[in-house]
Amino acid sequence: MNRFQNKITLNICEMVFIKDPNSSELGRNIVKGSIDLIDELGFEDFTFKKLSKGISSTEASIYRYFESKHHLLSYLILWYWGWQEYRMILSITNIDDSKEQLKRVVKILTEEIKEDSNFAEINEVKLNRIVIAEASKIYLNKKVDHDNSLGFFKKYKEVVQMVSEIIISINSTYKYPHMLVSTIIEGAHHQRYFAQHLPSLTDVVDNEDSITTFYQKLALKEIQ
Amino acid sequence: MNRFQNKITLNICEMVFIKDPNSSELGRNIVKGSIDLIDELGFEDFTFKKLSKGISSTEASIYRYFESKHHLLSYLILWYWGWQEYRMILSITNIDDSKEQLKRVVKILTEEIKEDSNFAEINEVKLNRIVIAEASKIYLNKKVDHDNSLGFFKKYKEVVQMVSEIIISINSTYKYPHMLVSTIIEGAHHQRYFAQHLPSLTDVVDNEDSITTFYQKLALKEIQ
DNA sequence: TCTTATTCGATAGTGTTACTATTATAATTG
DNA sequence: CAATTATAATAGTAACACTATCGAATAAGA
Repeated sequence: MNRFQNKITLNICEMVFIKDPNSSELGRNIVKGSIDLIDELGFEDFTFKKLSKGISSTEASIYRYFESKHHLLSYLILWYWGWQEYRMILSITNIDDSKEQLKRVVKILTEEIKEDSNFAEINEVKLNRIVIAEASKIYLNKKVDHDNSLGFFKKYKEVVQMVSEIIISINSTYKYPHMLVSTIIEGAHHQRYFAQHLPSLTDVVDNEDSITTFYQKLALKEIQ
Repeated sequence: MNRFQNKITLNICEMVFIKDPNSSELGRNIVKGSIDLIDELGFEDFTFKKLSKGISSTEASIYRYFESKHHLLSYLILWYWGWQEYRMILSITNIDDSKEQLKRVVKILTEEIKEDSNFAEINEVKLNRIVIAEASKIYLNKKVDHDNSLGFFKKYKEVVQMVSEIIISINSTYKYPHMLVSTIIEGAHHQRYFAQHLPSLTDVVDNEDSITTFYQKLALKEIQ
Protein backbone atom coordinates (compact mmCIF):
# COMPACT_ATOMS: atom_id res chain seq x y z
CA MET A 1 0.00 0.00 0.00
CA ASN A 2 2.84 2.33 0.81
CA ARG A 3 3.83 2.58 -2.82
CA PHE A 4 1.15 5.26 -3.27
CA GLN A 5 2.59 7.57 -0.70
CA ASN A 6 5.34 9.11 -2.74
CA LYS A 7 3.20 9.42 -5.79
CA ILE A 8 0.61 11.53 -4.02
CA THR A 9 3.04 13.62 -2.09
CA LEU A 10 5.08 14.45 -5.13
CA ASN A 11 2.01 15.46 -7.05
CA ILE A 12 1.51 18.56 -4.95
CA CYS A 13 2.02 21.73 -6.89
CA GLU A 14 5.38 23.35 -6.17
CA MET A 15 4.01 26.88 -6.24
CA VAL A 16 2.30 26.36 -2.91
CA PHE A 17 5.53 25.99 -0.95
CA ILE A 18 8.97 27.58 -1.08
CA LYS A 19 10.75 24.41 -0.06
CA ASP A 20 9.10 20.98 -0.19
CA PRO A 21 8.11 20.15 3.39
CA ASN A 22 8.39 16.48 2.56
CA SER A 23 12.11 16.85 1.93
CA SER A 24 13.19 17.27 5.53
CA GLU A 25 12.38 16.43 9.10
CA LEU A 26 11.61 20.05 9.89
CA GLY A 27 9.27 20.24 6.89
CA ARG A 28 7.35 17.17 8.03
CA ASN A 29 7.17 18.58 11.55
CA ILE A 30 5.72 21.80 10.18
CA VAL A 31 2.99 19.88 8.36
CA LYS A 32 2.22 17.57 11.24
CA GLY A 33 2.33 20.35 13.81
CA SER A 34 0.19 22.68 11.76
CA ILE A 35 -2.55 20.07 11.40
CA ASP A 36 -2.65 19.63 15.17
CA LEU A 37 -2.58 23.34 15.86
CA ILE A 38 -5.04 24.55 13.21
CA ASP A 39 -7.49 21.87 14.31
CA GLU A 40 -7.07 22.97 17.90
CA LEU A 41 -7.10 26.76 17.55
CA GLY A 42 -8.84 27.41 14.25
CA PHE A 43 -7.08 29.10 11.36
CA GLU A 44 -7.58 32.65 12.65
CA ASP A 45 -5.79 32.04 15.93
CA PHE A 46 -3.14 29.82 14.38
CA THR A 47 0.22 31.60 13.96
CA PHE A 48 3.68 30.59 12.85
CA LYS A 49 4.98 31.77 16.20
CA LYS A 50 2.76 29.32 18.08
CA LEU A 51 3.60 26.57 15.60
CA SER A 52 7.32 27.20 15.95
CA LYS A 53 7.05 26.79 19.71
CA GLY A 54 5.05 23.60 19.30
CA ILE A 55 7.67 22.02 17.08
CA SER A 56 10.67 23.59 18.88
CA SER A 57 11.77 25.63 15.91
CA THR A 58 11.52 29.29 14.96
CA GLU A 59 9.20 31.49 12.95
CA ALA A 60 11.93 32.33 10.46
CA SER A 61 12.58 28.65 9.76
CA ILE A 62 8.93 28.00 8.96
CA TYR A 63 8.93 30.95 6.57
CA ARG A 64 11.59 29.15 4.57
CA TYR A 65 9.01 26.48 3.74
CA PHE A 66 5.84 28.52 3.39
CA GLU A 67 5.41 32.12 2.34
CA SER A 68 2.47 32.58 4.73
CA LYS A 69 0.01 30.64 6.82
CA HIS A 70 -2.39 30.99 3.92
CA HIS A 71 0.05 29.04 1.73
CA LEU A 72 0.49 26.41 4.42
CA LEU A 73 -3.28 25.92 4.66
CA SER A 74 -3.46 25.69 0.87
CA TYR A 75 -0.80 22.98 0.99
CA LEU A 76 -2.81 20.96 3.51
CA ILE A 77 -5.98 21.25 1.44
CA LEU A 78 -4.13 20.30 -1.72
CA TRP A 79 -2.73 17.25 0.04
CA TYR A 80 -6.22 16.33 1.23
CA TRP A 81 -7.70 16.41 -2.26
CA GLY A 82 -4.79 14.42 -3.63
CA TRP A 83 -5.48 11.85 -0.95
CA GLN A 84 -9.20 11.80 -1.67
CA GLU A 85 -8.52 11.38 -5.37
CA TYR A 86 -6.33 8.38 -4.60
CA ARG A 87 -9.01 6.86 -2.35
CA MET A 88 -11.63 7.42 -5.02
CA ILE A 89 -9.54 5.76 -7.71
CA LEU A 90 -8.91 2.76 -5.48
CA SER A 91 -12.57 2.46 -4.57
CA ILE A 92 -13.82 2.19 -8.15
CA THR A 93 -11.03 0.03 -9.51
CA ASN A 94 -12.58 -3.10 -11.03
CA ILE A 95 -16.10 -1.77 -10.50
CA ASP A 96 -17.87 -1.66 -13.86
CA ASP A 97 -21.30 -0.32 -13.00
CA SER A 98 -21.26 3.48 -13.18
CA LYS A 99 -24.03 3.87 -10.65
CA GLU A 100 -22.11 1.78 -8.18
CA GLN A 101 -19.03 3.88 -8.93
CA LEU A 102 -21.00 7.02 -8.21
CA LYS A 103 -22.31 5.65 -4.94
CA ARG A 104 -18.79 4.77 -3.87
CA VAL A 105 -17.17 8.08 -4.68
CA VAL A 106 -20.03 10.03 -3.12
CA LYS A 107 -19.55 7.92 -0.01
CA ILE A 108 -15.87 8.80 0.10
CA LEU A 109 -16.58 12.49 -0.38
CA THR A 110 -19.33 12.70 2.23
CA GLU A 111 -18.59 10.11 4.91
CA GLU A 112 -16.85 10.65 8.20
CA ILE A 113 -13.12 10.20 7.71
CA LYS A 114 -11.19 7.43 9.43
CA GLU A 115 -7.48 7.53 9.87
CA ASP A 116 -5.37 6.15 7.04
CA SER A 117 -2.36 4.31 8.37
CA ASN A 118 -0.55 4.66 5.04
CA PHE A 119 0.45 8.23 5.85
CA ALA A 120 1.90 8.28 9.30
CA GLU A 121 2.73 11.96 9.45
CA ILE A 122 -0.79 13.09 8.51
CA ASN A 123 -3.73 12.81 10.85
CA GLU A 124 -6.55 12.49 8.34
CA VAL A 125 -9.31 12.90 10.91
CA LYS A 126 -7.98 16.27 12.00
CA LEU A 127 -7.23 17.23 8.42
CA ASN A 128 -10.81 16.46 7.46
CA ARG A 129 -12.08 18.74 10.22
CA ILE A 130 -9.74 21.43 8.90
CA VAL A 131 -11.04 20.96 5.37
CA ILE A 132 -14.62 21.28 6.64
CA ALA A 133 -14.02 24.34 8.77
CA GLU A 134 -11.23 26.18 6.95
CA ALA A 135 -10.95 25.10 3.32
CA SER A 136 -13.36 27.68 1.93
CA LYS A 137 -11.10 30.42 3.29
CA ILE A 138 -8.43 29.57 0.75
CA TYR A 139 -10.66 30.62 -2.14
CA LEU A 140 -13.07 33.08 -0.50
CA ASN A 141 -10.64 35.98 -0.70
CA LYS A 142 -9.35 38.54 -3.16
CA LYS A 143 -6.29 36.47 -4.13
CA VAL A 144 -8.39 33.63 -5.51
CA ASP A 145 -7.67 34.30 -9.19
CA HIS A 146 -3.97 34.60 -8.58
CA ASP A 147 -3.83 31.46 -6.44
CA ASN A 148 -5.93 29.63 -8.98
CA SER A 149 -3.45 30.51 -11.70
CA LEU A 150 -0.72 29.00 -9.54
CA GLY A 151 -2.59 25.70 -9.30
CA PHE A 152 -3.75 25.88 -5.69
CA PHE A 153 -7.12 24.33 -6.54
CA LYS A 154 -5.96 21.83 -9.13
CA LYS A 155 -6.58 18.68 -7.09
CA TYR A 156 -10.03 19.83 -6.04
CA LYS A 157 -10.91 20.46 -9.67
CA GLU A 158 -9.62 17.02 -10.64
CA VAL A 159 -11.82 15.39 -8.02
CA VAL A 160 -14.87 17.28 -9.28
CA GLN A 161 -13.98 16.38 -12.86
CA MET A 162 -13.58 12.72 -12.02
CA VAL A 163 -17.03 12.44 -10.44
CA SER A 164 -18.55 14.49 -13.26
CA GLU A 165 -17.27 11.95 -15.76
CA ILE A 166 -18.90 9.12 -13.84
CA ILE A 167 -22.16 11.07 -13.91
CA ILE A 168 -21.87 11.59 -17.65
CA SER A 169 -21.29 7.90 -18.17
CA ILE A 170 -24.58 7.25 -16.35
CA ASN A 171 -26.51 9.95 -18.21
CA SER A 172 -24.68 11.48 -21.14
CA THR A 173 -27.28 14.24 -21.59
CA TYR A 174 -27.14 15.52 -18.03
CA LYS A 175 -26.37 19.22 -18.12
CA TYR A 176 -25.00 20.12 -14.70
CA PRO A 177 -22.51 17.49 -13.52
CA HIS A 178 -19.93 19.87 -12.07
CA MET A 179 -22.59 21.91 -10.33
CA LEU A 180 -24.04 18.78 -8.81
CA VAL A 181 -20.68 17.47 -7.64
CA SER A 182 -19.46 20.68 -6.08
CA THR A 183 -22.87 21.08 -4.44
CA ILE A 184 -22.53 17.63 -2.90
CA ILE A 185 -18.97 18.09 -1.68
CA GLU A 186 -19.48 21.52 -0.16
CA GLY A 187 -22.92 20.55 1.07
CA ALA A 188 -21.68 17.47 2.90
CA HIS A 189 -18.97 19.51 4.61
CA HIS A 190 -21.52 22.09 5.69
CA GLN A 191 -23.88 19.46 7.02
CA ARG A 192 -21.16 17.91 9.19
CA TYR A 193 -20.32 21.32 10.57
CA PHE A 194 -23.97 22.24 11.11
CA ALA A 195 -24.64 18.94 12.86
CA GLN A 196 -22.04 19.97 15.43
CA HIS A 197 -22.74 23.66 15.77
CA LEU A 198 -26.01 24.70 14.11
CA PRO A 199 -28.18 21.59 14.23
CA SER A 200 -31.36 23.37 13.19
CA LEU A 201 -29.84 23.79 9.73
CA THR A 202 -29.64 20.05 9.16
CA ASP A 203 -31.43 16.78 9.96
CA VAL A 204 -28.68 14.59 11.27
CA VAL A 205 -29.68 11.60 13.37
CA ASP A 206 -27.18 9.65 15.40
CA ASN A 207 -26.07 6.14 14.57
CA GLU A 208 -26.79 6.36 10.87
CA ASP A 209 -24.85 8.28 8.28
CA SER A 210 -27.73 10.40 7.07
CA ILE A 211 -25.38 12.79 5.31
CA THR A 212 -23.95 10.15 3.00
CA THR A 213 -27.39 8.57 2.48
CA PHE A 214 -28.89 11.94 1.65
CA TYR A 215 -26.30 12.86 -0.97
CA GLN A 216 -26.11 9.41 -2.53
CA LYS A 217 -29.86 9.41 -3.11
CA LEU A 218 -29.91 13.03 -4.17
CA ALA A 219 -27.27 12.39 -6.83
CA LEU A 220 -29.06 9.41 -8.30
CA LYS A 221 -32.48 11.07 -8.32
CA GLU A 222 -31.07 14.22 -9.85
CA ILE A 223 -29.35 12.65 -12.84
CA GLN A 224 -32.13 10.27 -13.85
CA MET B 1 -43.80 49.60 0.65
CA ASN B 2 -41.74 51.60 3.08
CA ARG B 3 -43.81 50.38 5.98
CA PHE B 4 -41.72 47.20 6.00
CA GLN B 5 -38.48 49.00 6.54
CA ASN B 6 -38.73 49.59 10.24
CA LYS B 7 -40.13 46.19 10.88
CA ILE B 8 -37.14 44.45 9.35
CA THR B 9 -34.54 46.75 10.77
CA LEU B 10 -35.91 46.54 14.28
CA ASN B 11 -35.97 42.76 14.13
CA ILE B 12 -32.20 42.55 14.20
CA CYS B 13 -30.90 40.98 17.35
CA GLU B 14 -29.50 43.55 19.77
CA MET B 15 -26.61 41.39 20.85
CA VAL B 16 -24.86 41.93 17.54
CA PHE B 17 -24.28 45.63 18.07
CA ILE B 18 -23.42 47.85 21.02
CA LYS B 19 -25.50 50.75 19.80
CA ASP B 20 -28.16 50.38 17.11
CA PRO B 21 -26.58 51.70 13.90
CA ASN B 22 -30.03 52.58 12.64
CA SER B 23 -30.48 55.10 15.44
CA SER B 24 -28.09 57.74 14.12
CA GLU B 25 -26.55 59.23 11.01
CA LEU B 26 -23.12 57.92 11.99
CA GLY B 27 -24.53 54.45 12.51
CA ARG B 28 -26.11 54.42 9.06
CA ASN B 29 -22.87 55.70 7.56
CA ILE B 30 -20.98 52.86 9.20
CA VAL B 31 -23.33 50.30 7.70
CA LYS B 32 -23.40 51.88 4.26
CA GLY B 33 -19.65 52.51 4.23
CA SER B 34 -18.81 49.02 5.43
CA ILE B 35 -20.85 47.42 2.65
CA ASP B 36 -18.95 49.44 0.06
CA LEU B 37 -15.58 48.75 1.63
CA ILE B 38 -15.97 45.04 2.41
CA ASP B 39 -17.22 44.48 -1.12
CA GLU B 40 -14.24 46.37 -2.48
CA LEU B 41 -11.42 45.02 -0.28
CA GLY B 42 -12.73 41.71 1.01
CA PHE B 43 -13.26 41.11 4.71
CA GLU B 44 -9.60 40.31 5.49
CA ASP B 45 -8.30 43.65 4.24
CA PHE B 46 -11.23 45.62 5.61
CA THR B 47 -10.37 47.53 8.80
CA PHE B 48 -12.18 50.00 11.02
CA LYS B 49 -9.37 52.46 10.37
CA LYS B 50 -9.98 52.41 6.63
CA LEU B 51 -13.73 52.60 7.19
CA SER B 52 -13.37 55.56 9.53
CA LYS B 53 -11.44 57.43 6.86
CA GLY B 54 -14.04 56.58 4.23
CA ILE B 55 -16.87 57.99 6.32
CA SER B 56 -14.81 60.83 7.84
CA SER B 57 -15.06 59.58 11.37
CA THR B 58 -12.71 57.78 13.75
CA GLU B 59 -11.95 54.22 14.73
CA ALA B 60 -13.04 54.85 18.30
CA SER B 61 -16.43 56.09 17.16
CA ILE B 62 -17.07 52.94 15.13
CA TYR B 63 -16.14 50.83 18.13
CA ARG B 64 -19.01 52.50 19.96
CA TYR B 65 -21.39 50.75 17.56
CA PHE B 66 -19.69 47.42 16.95
CA GLU B 67 -17.42 45.44 19.23
CA SER B 68 -15.34 44.19 16.26
CA LYS B 69 -15.39 43.91 12.50
CA HIS B 70 -16.62 40.38 13.02
CA HIS B 71 -19.70 41.75 14.78
CA LEU B 72 -20.25 44.29 12.02
CA LEU B 73 -20.15 41.57 9.37
CA SER B 74 -22.57 39.52 11.45
CA TYR B 75 -24.91 42.49 11.54
CA LEU B 76 -24.84 42.82 7.75
CA ILE B 77 -25.53 39.11 7.27
CA LEU B 78 -28.34 39.22 9.79
CA TRP B 79 -29.85 42.17 7.97
CA TYR B 80 -29.55 40.29 4.68
CA TRP B 81 -31.45 37.25 5.96
CA GLY B 82 -34.11 39.46 7.47
CA TRP B 83 -34.50 41.08 4.09
CA GLN B 84 -34.62 37.73 2.29
CA GLU B 85 -37.23 36.47 4.74
CA TYR B 86 -39.37 39.51 3.99
CA ARG B 87 -39.01 39.00 0.24
CA MET B 88 -39.90 35.33 0.59
CA ILE B 89 -43.01 36.09 2.61
CA LEU B 90 -44.14 38.66 0.06
CA SER B 91 -43.49 36.30 -2.83
CA ILE B 92 -45.72 33.50 -1.54
CA THR B 93 -48.52 35.66 -0.17
CA ASN B 94 -51.79 34.54 -1.80
CA ILE B 95 -50.08 31.62 -3.53
CA ASP B 96 -51.84 28.43 -2.50
CA ASP B 97 -49.92 25.74 -4.37
CA SER B 98 -47.01 24.55 -2.23
CA LYS B 99 -44.91 23.55 -5.21
CA GLU B 100 -45.30 27.00 -6.68
CA GLN B 101 -44.36 28.44 -3.28
CA LEU B 102 -41.24 26.30 -3.25
CA LYS B 103 -40.26 27.38 -6.74
CA ARG B 104 -40.66 31.01 -5.75
CA VAL B 105 -38.66 30.90 -2.55
CA VAL B 106 -35.89 28.87 -4.19
CA LYS B 107 -35.77 31.50 -6.90
CA ILE B 108 -35.34 34.25 -4.32
CA LEU B 109 -32.63 32.31 -2.52
CA THR B 110 -30.64 31.43 -5.63
CA GLU B 111 -31.20 34.19 -8.19
CA GLU B 112 -28.96 37.15 -8.86
CA ILE B 113 -29.94 40.01 -6.58
CA LYS B 114 -31.30 43.27 -7.96
CA GLU B 115 -31.31 46.44 -5.94
CA ASP B 116 -34.29 47.04 -3.68
CA SER B 117 -35.24 50.71 -3.66
CA ASN B 118 -37.09 50.32 -0.39
CA PHE B 119 -33.89 50.45 1.59
CA ALA B 120 -31.93 53.42 0.41
CA GLU B 121 -28.96 53.05 2.71
CA ILE B 122 -28.31 49.40 1.80
CA ASN B 123 -26.87 48.36 -1.52
CA GLU B 124 -28.37 44.88 -1.84
CA VAL B 125 -26.25 43.92 -4.85
CA LYS B 126 -23.03 44.55 -2.95
CA LEU B 127 -24.47 42.99 0.19
CA ASN B 128 -25.33 39.86 -1.78
CA ARG B 129 -21.74 39.62 -3.01
CA ILE B 130 -20.59 39.99 0.60
CA VAL B 131 -22.96 37.23 1.72
CA ILE B 132 -21.62 34.95 -1.01
CA ALA B 133 -17.95 35.62 -0.35
CA GLU B 134 -17.83 36.35 3.39
CA ALA B 135 -20.89 34.99 5.19
CA SER B 136 -19.44 31.58 5.97
CA LYS B 137 -16.64 33.27 7.92
CA ILE B 138 -19.10 34.33 10.61
CA TYR B 139 -19.77 30.72 11.57
CA LEU B 140 -16.61 28.91 10.44
CA ASN B 141 -14.63 29.88 13.52
CA LYS B 142 -14.18 28.86 17.13
CA LYS B 143 -16.68 31.41 18.45
CA VAL B 144 -19.58 29.86 16.57
CA ASP B 145 -21.31 28.32 19.58
CA HIS B 146 -21.06 31.50 21.58
CA ASP B 147 -22.29 33.67 18.72
CA ASN B 148 -25.07 31.19 18.05
CA SER B 149 -26.22 31.47 21.64
CA LEU B 150 -26.41 35.25 21.17
CA GLY B 151 -28.71 34.86 18.18
CA PHE B 152 -26.32 35.78 15.37
CA PHE B 153 -27.74 33.12 13.07
CA LYS B 154 -31.38 33.43 14.02
CA LYS B 155 -32.61 34.94 10.77
CA TYR B 156 -30.76 32.40 8.68
CA LYS B 157 -32.33 29.60 10.69
CA GLU B 158 -35.76 31.15 10.24
CA VAL B 159 -35.30 31.24 6.48
CA VAL B 160 -34.26 27.58 6.43
CA GLN B 161 -37.19 26.69 8.67
CA MET B 162 -39.66 28.54 6.47
CA VAL B 163 -38.61 26.69 3.32
CA SER B 164 -38.50 23.40 5.20
CA GLU B 165 -42.13 23.87 6.16
CA ILE B 166 -43.11 24.41 2.53
CA ILE B 167 -41.29 21.19 1.66
CA ILE B 168 -43.13 19.30 4.39
CA SER B 169 -46.44 20.60 3.10
CA ILE B 170 -45.56 19.11 -0.30
CA ASN B 171 -44.34 15.80 1.11
CA SER B 172 -45.04 15.28 4.78
CA THR B 173 -42.86 12.16 4.94
CA TYR B 174 -39.73 13.75 3.53
CA LYS B 175 -36.89 13.19 5.99
CA TYR B 176 -34.27 15.82 5.18
CA PRO B 177 -35.91 19.20 4.59
CA HIS B 178 -33.38 21.31 6.48
CA MET B 179 -30.47 19.51 4.91
CA LEU B 180 -31.92 20.07 1.48
CA VAL B 181 -32.59 23.75 2.07
CA SER B 182 -29.21 24.60 3.53
CA THR B 183 -27.60 22.62 0.71
CA ILE B 184 -29.48 24.71 -1.84
CA ILE B 185 -28.72 28.05 -0.22
CA GLU B 186 -25.02 27.43 0.36
CA GLY B 187 -24.73 25.63 -2.96
CA ALA B 188 -26.21 28.49 -4.94
CA HIS B 189 -23.83 30.93 -3.31
CA HIS B 190 -20.89 28.70 -4.12
CA GLN B 191 -21.98 28.29 -7.72
CA ARG B 192 -22.17 32.06 -8.24
CA TYR B 193 -18.72 32.44 -6.80
CA PHE B 194 -17.31 29.53 -8.81
CA ALA B 195 -18.83 30.90 -12.00
CA GLN B 196 -16.73 34.01 -11.48
CA HIS B 197 -13.51 32.54 -10.16
CA LEU B 198 -13.38 28.75 -10.55
CA PRO B 199 -15.58 28.02 -13.57
CA SER B 200 -14.48 24.39 -13.89
CA LEU B 201 -16.35 23.67 -10.65
CA THR B 202 -19.69 24.65 -12.14
CA ASP B 203 -21.67 24.60 -15.40
CA VAL B 204 -22.90 28.12 -15.72
CA VAL B 205 -23.94 29.31 -19.16
CA ASP B 206 -24.50 32.95 -19.96
CA ASN B 207 -27.91 34.47 -20.61
CA GLU B 208 -29.86 31.89 -18.67
CA ASP B 209 -30.05 31.51 -14.93
CA SER B 210 -28.83 27.94 -14.80
CA ILE B 211 -28.17 28.17 -11.07
CA THR B 212 -31.80 28.90 -10.21
CA THR B 213 -33.04 26.36 -12.75
CA PHE B 214 -30.70 23.71 -11.38
CA TYR B 215 -31.77 24.14 -7.75
CA GLN B 216 -35.48 24.48 -8.49
CA LYS B 217 -35.46 21.19 -10.38
CA LEU B 218 -33.20 19.52 -7.86
CA ALA B 219 -35.53 20.43 -5.01
CA LEU B 220 -38.63 19.11 -6.73
CA LYS B 221 -36.99 15.87 -7.89
CA GLU B 222 -35.52 15.25 -4.46
CA ILE B 223 -38.72 15.53 -2.44
CA GLN B 224 -40.96 13.50 -4.74
C1' DT C 1 -31.94 79.48 30.53
C1' DC C 2 -29.15 76.64 33.14
C1' DT C 3 -27.86 71.98 33.95
C1' DT C 4 -27.01 67.36 32.67
C1' DA C 5 -26.28 63.70 29.75
C1' DT C 6 -25.05 61.95 25.44
C1' DT C 7 -22.49 61.81 21.28
C1' DC C 8 -18.61 62.15 18.70
C1' DG C 9 -13.95 63.35 17.21
C1' DA C 10 -9.12 63.65 18.44
C1' DT C 11 -5.26 61.64 20.23
C1' DA C 12 -2.43 58.32 22.40
C1' DG C 13 -1.17 53.90 23.69
C1' DT C 14 -0.90 48.47 24.02
C1' DG C 15 -0.18 43.85 22.74
C1' DT C 16 -0.22 40.87 18.80
C1' DT C 17 0.35 39.53 14.11
C1' DA C 18 2.69 38.79 9.86
C1' DC C 19 6.30 39.26 8.22
C1' DT C 20 11.83 40.60 6.91
C1' DA C 21 16.75 40.79 7.89
C1' DT C 22 20.99 39.35 9.91
C1' DT C 23 24.17 36.44 11.93
C1' DA C 24 26.18 32.30 13.94
C1' DT C 25 26.35 27.52 14.14
C1' DA C 26 25.38 22.85 12.82
C1' DA C 27 24.70 19.40 9.25
C1' DT C 28 25.21 17.78 4.59
C1' DT C 29 27.34 17.22 0.22
C1' DG C 30 31.10 17.24 -3.31
C1' DC D 1 38.47 18.93 4.08
C1' DA D 2 36.04 22.72 1.82
C1' DA D 3 31.87 24.55 0.37
C1' DT D 4 27.34 24.81 0.56
C1' DT D 5 23.03 24.58 2.78
C1' DA D 6 19.86 24.33 6.75
C1' DT D 7 18.52 25.90 10.91
C1' DA D 8 18.20 28.52 15.29
C1' DA D 9 18.46 32.81 17.57
C1' DT D 10 17.62 37.38 17.71
C1' DA D 11 16.01 41.81 16.37
C1' DG D 12 13.11 44.78 14.08
C1' DT D 13 8.91 46.86 11.38
C1' DA D 14 4.40 48.17 9.82
C1' DA D 15 -0.15 47.20 10.38
C1' DC D 16 -4.03 45.58 13.04
C1' DA D 17 -7.38 45.15 16.70
C1' DC D 18 -8.43 47.08 20.07
C1' DT D 19 -8.71 50.38 24.86
C1' DA D 20 -8.52 54.74 27.35
C1' DT D 21 -8.91 59.51 28.00
C1' DC D 22 -10.45 64.08 27.05
C1' DG D 23 -12.81 67.93 25.32
C1' DA D 24 -16.25 70.14 22.22
C1' DA D 25 -20.78 70.07 20.37
C1' DT D 26 -25.34 68.95 20.72
C1' DA D 27 -29.64 67.57 22.65
C1' DA D 28 -32.82 66.89 26.63
C1' DG D 29 -34.80 67.97 30.89
C1' DA D 30 -36.01 71.10 34.71
